Amino acid sequence: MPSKNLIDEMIAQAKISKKQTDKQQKVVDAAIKIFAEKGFANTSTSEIAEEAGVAEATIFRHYGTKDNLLLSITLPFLKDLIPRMAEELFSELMSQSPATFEQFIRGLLKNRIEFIKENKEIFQVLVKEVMYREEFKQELKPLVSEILVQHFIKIIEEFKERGELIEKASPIILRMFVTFLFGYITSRFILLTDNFVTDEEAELDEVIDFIMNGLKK
Amino acid sequence: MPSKNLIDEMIAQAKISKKQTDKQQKVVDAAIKIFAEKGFANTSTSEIAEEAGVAEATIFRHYGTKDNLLLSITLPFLKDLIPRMAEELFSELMSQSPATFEQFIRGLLKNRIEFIKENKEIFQVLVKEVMYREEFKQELKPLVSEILVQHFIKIIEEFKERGELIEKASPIILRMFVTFLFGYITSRFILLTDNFVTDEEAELDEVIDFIMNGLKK
Amino acid sequence: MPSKNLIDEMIAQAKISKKQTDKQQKVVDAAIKIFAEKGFANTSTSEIAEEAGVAEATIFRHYGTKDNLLLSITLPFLKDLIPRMAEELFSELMSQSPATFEQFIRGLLKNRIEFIKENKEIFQVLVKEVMYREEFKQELKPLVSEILVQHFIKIIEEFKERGELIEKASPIILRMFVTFLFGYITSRFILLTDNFVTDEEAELDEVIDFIMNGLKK
Amino acid sequence: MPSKNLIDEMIAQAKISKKQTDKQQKVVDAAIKIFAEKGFANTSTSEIAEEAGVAEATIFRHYGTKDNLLLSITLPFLKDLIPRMAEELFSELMSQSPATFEQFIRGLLKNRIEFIKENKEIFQVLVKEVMYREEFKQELKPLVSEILVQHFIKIIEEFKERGELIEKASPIILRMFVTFLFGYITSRFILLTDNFVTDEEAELDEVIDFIMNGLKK
DNA sequence: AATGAATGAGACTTCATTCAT
DNA sequence: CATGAATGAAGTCTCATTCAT
Repeated sequence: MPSKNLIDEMIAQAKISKKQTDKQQKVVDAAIKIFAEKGFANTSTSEIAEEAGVAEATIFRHYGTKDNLLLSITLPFLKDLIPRMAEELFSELMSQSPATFEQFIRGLLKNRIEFIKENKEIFQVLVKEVMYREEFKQELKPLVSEILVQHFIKIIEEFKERGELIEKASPIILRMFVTFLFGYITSRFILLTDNFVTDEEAELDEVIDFIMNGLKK
Repeated sequence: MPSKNLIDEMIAQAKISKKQTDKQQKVVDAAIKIFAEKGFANTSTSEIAEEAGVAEATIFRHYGTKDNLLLSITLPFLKDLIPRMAEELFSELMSQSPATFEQFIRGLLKNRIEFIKENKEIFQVLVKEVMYREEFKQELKPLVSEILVQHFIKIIEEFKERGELIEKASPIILRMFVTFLFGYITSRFILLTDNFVTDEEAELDEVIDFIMNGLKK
Repeated sequence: MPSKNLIDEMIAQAKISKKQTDKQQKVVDAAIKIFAEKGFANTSTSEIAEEAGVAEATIFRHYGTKDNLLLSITLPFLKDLIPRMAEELFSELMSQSPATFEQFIRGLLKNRIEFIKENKEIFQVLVKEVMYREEFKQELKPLVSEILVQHFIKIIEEFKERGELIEKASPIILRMFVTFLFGYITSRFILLTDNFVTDEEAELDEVIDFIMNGLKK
Repeated sequence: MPSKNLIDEMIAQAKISKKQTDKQQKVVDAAIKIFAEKGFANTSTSEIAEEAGVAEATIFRHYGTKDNLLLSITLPFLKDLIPRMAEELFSELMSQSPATFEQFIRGLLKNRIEFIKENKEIFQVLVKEVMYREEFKQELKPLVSEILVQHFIKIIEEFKERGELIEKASPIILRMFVTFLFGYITSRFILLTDNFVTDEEAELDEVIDFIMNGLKK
């Protein structure tokens, strides 16, 4: 299962298209780190420059504006890498033809949690900025509706046919599922910075059990 | 079930203790509105002053610093009103001795969703700033652990004894429940500003069904 | 020898002319204290109000402007009390018909040092502000030239006639004398706040000896 | 006898250590000029910027705070240049092995008065701020006690041995001498801005005569 | 490509002063 | 007389951005 670090991918991609320089890379690293920690608006370009060991002017030489630096960091993520990886992920997950919906979720979660762990910082930047920037929401919408919804609905339908899932409208099933996932991920990776989960496998069991069976005896 | 608007409560309380002036109230109103919309860091005091129809100096006369304005808006909320209302809520919910856990959740959700709807803006300010301010996290911790956890565990235990809930460690049950609720509320009131829920009762049924029975057939 | 505290005099005088109120007095006291300590420009009216236990507006009710408060404190001092006391002093000193110039200086110094000690704060305010305010210099000039010079020259001439003083132009004698006195007083009461002089009489002996005989063997 | 202008020295020194820019120099010049005239607290940074022909932000780029600008102007003076020049001065004065104490004083005064004349403004800034800033007093103390006292006591002792000075405790001799000098310099260069001394040599004669012989016939 | 210097715009904040009560 | 509230003007300082080298 490919869970390459997104920043590595970005570097790779950038190297092809734009010949990212050494200093440029340092700027991006520094920016992600500080944006994740303190948020975009609370971070000054001079701070980024210092953390990167670079002159402030260098940032503007490459990115023009501070806003554009943020977009240069986040947009490829949203527009390019996430969709591509989503495609890969789903085709991979389904090509293994998981026997049960539970197995499918387990594969999905394992993969995604690993992925988020590795890209925790850029992920934090994204989540935080989505709250303030209408543009990000707009960018996110098609991503969610086209990739996520599209694929998931198909999968849900398949498992419904197999008789594994309740007989409800697929969008409702999807929404409950996604809502829980969203709550799980944000509370774990955005709100609670300290890693409180020790046994990842046991945790996964509990999560899956809740999603599948709820809380009733 | 009392779901008084918090800002009204704040005004009431302030009138007793500190004789809030007319202009002061306008400042608070304007600040909440703009902070909620654009976030604390992206809002200038001159903007608040203009929106409030007040001189910028007036803000500082009453609140000293911009930071203190934020705290004056949010801290009473966290320290005072939320705990008090939580107490009221739980005692009320349990005094009605709900027949089933489902009934209990339904009462809780109805009450809280109404409450959040009415205080949407200040709620948004809180959630957004919790992400950036360690102080807020610190303020929130006892609130969550002492009020929420304490009460919930008791209730969960009671319904476990009645045989309505699965035989799992109560903290795990609580965590799954809260995680979903958190995801539900943030996605509904922070992320998606547009009200997409039309039939609140039907929505509630789906949510409860998911929490109780999960997705398995 | 009358060495009444100047502020007492001011109060007395004010009570006659302007019916100084209780609060007004508190303002003046506070202002003198803080001006002496931190200087006029570094003191805010709110600070004075707080120290005086009075509303800021009260200051302006009585003094109109901050500048005027300073002048109300200092000008009577310069225009009224100092001249009057100088007159008294000189007539008193000479009426005792001191046998020698040394005795005269001793009387003068004893009297003045006591006076300054008692009015240290207002004295500090004056000295500090003379540096920044041309108006004060202008106010001081006639005081110095008319009162001080006038009297002193007469006295110097008298003692020259008695053969006690060197045969130099009186203005030169005066200038040397005053220069030393000025240096002595400022260094003792403005620059070095901590009272380092323990034996006032012995100190006086040294000072007089220097003025009279210099440093040569 | 080297009586180089201190500001020139500062520039020279700065050029070696910190590459002072053209604009930076203009800021310093303007600041010294206005601080000397109106005092630190009565001078705004915008005023300095205008006088220097520089954007206000430029001041802060180089000096961070207004306070730091003052310190950057004055501290090198106190910590560095004055001590060094004092050393030079004393070694020079004594290497010429002045025949008499009078000759020594004459050399000293000539040198110092020239020095102060050339650095009148920065000198005024220093004297004015010493009154308000405890830090400055603290900075000045070792300067005075280690350089001035140390050297002077030695010299006084030497001339006492030669039988030229009265048989008094050297610290007392020193204090009288310094007190007069302090009075002389402050009254001449701080209080009375208009140059009233026309014949510098004749003036010097009078001063020395007073110090040596006092006022007695 | 990289940077040190410079800056306009605007941020937060202070302050002396006015006014209605 | 006294004051709490309010404010215009100005102050210090920050920041994203430009430019010459």
